[in-house]
Amino acid sequence: MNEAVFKESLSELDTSSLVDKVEAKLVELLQQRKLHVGDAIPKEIELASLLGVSRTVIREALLRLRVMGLIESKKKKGAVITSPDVFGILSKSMNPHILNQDTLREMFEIRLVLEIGMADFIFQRITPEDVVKLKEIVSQEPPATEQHLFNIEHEILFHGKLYEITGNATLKKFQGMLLPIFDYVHNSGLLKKQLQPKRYVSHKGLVDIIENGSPEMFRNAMRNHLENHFARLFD
Amino acid sequence: MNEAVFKESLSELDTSSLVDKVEAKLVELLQQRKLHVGDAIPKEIELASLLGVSRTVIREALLRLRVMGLIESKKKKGAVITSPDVFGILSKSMNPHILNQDTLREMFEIRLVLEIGMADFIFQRITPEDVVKLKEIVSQEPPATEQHLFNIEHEILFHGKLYEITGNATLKKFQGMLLPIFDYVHNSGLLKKQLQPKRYVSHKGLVDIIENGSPEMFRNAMRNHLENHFARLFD
DNA sequence: TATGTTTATTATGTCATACATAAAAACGAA
DNA sequence: TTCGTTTTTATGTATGACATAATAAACATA
Repeated sequence: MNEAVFKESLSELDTSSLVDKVEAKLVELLQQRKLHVGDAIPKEIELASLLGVSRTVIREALLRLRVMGLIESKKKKGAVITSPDVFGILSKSMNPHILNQDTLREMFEIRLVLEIGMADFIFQRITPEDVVKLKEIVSQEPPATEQHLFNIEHEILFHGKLYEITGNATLKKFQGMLLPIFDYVHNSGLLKKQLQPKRYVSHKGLVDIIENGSPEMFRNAMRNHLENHFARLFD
Repeated sequence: MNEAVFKESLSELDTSSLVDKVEAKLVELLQQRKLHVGDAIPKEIELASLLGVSRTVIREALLRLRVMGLIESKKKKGAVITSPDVFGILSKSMNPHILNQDTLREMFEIRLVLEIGMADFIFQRITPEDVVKLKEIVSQEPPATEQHLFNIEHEILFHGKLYEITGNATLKKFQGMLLPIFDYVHNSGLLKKQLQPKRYVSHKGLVDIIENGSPEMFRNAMRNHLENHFARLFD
């Protein structure tokens, strides 16, 4: 039974599916820098005959790469390598209604971690223009009412600017991804209600520290600023 | 020309491809909580006839969901809803050889942000057993040599434990994803060489602070502990 | 020559069908 | 009942065909 033997020895290497192998092969090519951003990869049919599998398999492998953001395929031009937008990919599955509650809370927590931890990058890379912009944002802060302790849009504007100042585009994208989560968790009944919501260090206070203080001071101030959120997690 | 009119009015709704629509439809179902984790979704053929498209389209849509981590499909059991492992999805495309250098550096920076910012969660959730474990890890720290300022495995062990202590599984997964990046950036010529590498606050020092100090102290100590990395970024 | 329009080409997108494969379920014998 | 075998079933793979959209080529017109 030559055929049987052949199949057996083949399946030894072959725990994974055909598509897995093709995908791995293509990723391998990317990793070896044989292909660069903007390069076009062979047509589906060429790849199929090249790798000895059906076009179906090729298409599925390419699709995976596409979902992962490694390639983009245009109608006639074929597929081209793209530099993956690491977090852009995530935004699709980063839907509050899909994630489970534990994950949602954890994402909420990660936002707090980031804003406290990014102090050094703010101080290292802030420009005079940034300071001006921050002050402008603070000056336009709407007054807090009884119902709404703070205005969501304004919160996003201020804190988003801080992320921007870090000069870390990936971090900024990450924040953009966390925004809907944060909003959802904040408004849903997922966390305990805060007993007596209070404002601690204000946005203006944070800006003052950025101007005259140190990363250490900023971390502590930001921790204080976020106290309401921490309280809802810890109390 | 009834047919032409029909096609035209159809294409008004139809800027996206068939697969796009099916994908959106399925995601919508997930979001509406019509489907829950563990639920099985209809078979491919059923979906095909249900939505009036070919099995090919259904398969591609399902594949997208699978790559996004929203479903898992078993051989006979069909596909079942899974709570997406948010960062697990990323790990594939999170390959140092694929990402561009700016992104790599930014991921490197995010790790620093996280470890400084997570102090409060460590202090809030640490257990006596964690302290014992930390001390055990520190006690087994290999001595620093001339060539290697620190042992990578041991670094991962210690810092990984810290992530674990935060009780934030998502954060821990995130770290796992950052590890290869960090290693790569650290060893490649991407960053400046540090002129005179020095050890500042040691692992033991961090543990002491965890036992007797405060989150504020820990943040500053961790910032100091990571000084070598910061120096390579900022100097 | 330059420019706008039509036609042909090409590679991906979609469909249909058939078969392979693996896992579950049904079945049967001890 | 329990173990091993067969059947069923849904996904995985292969193949061939046509649709569609973007490009390129050809053409016509000023």
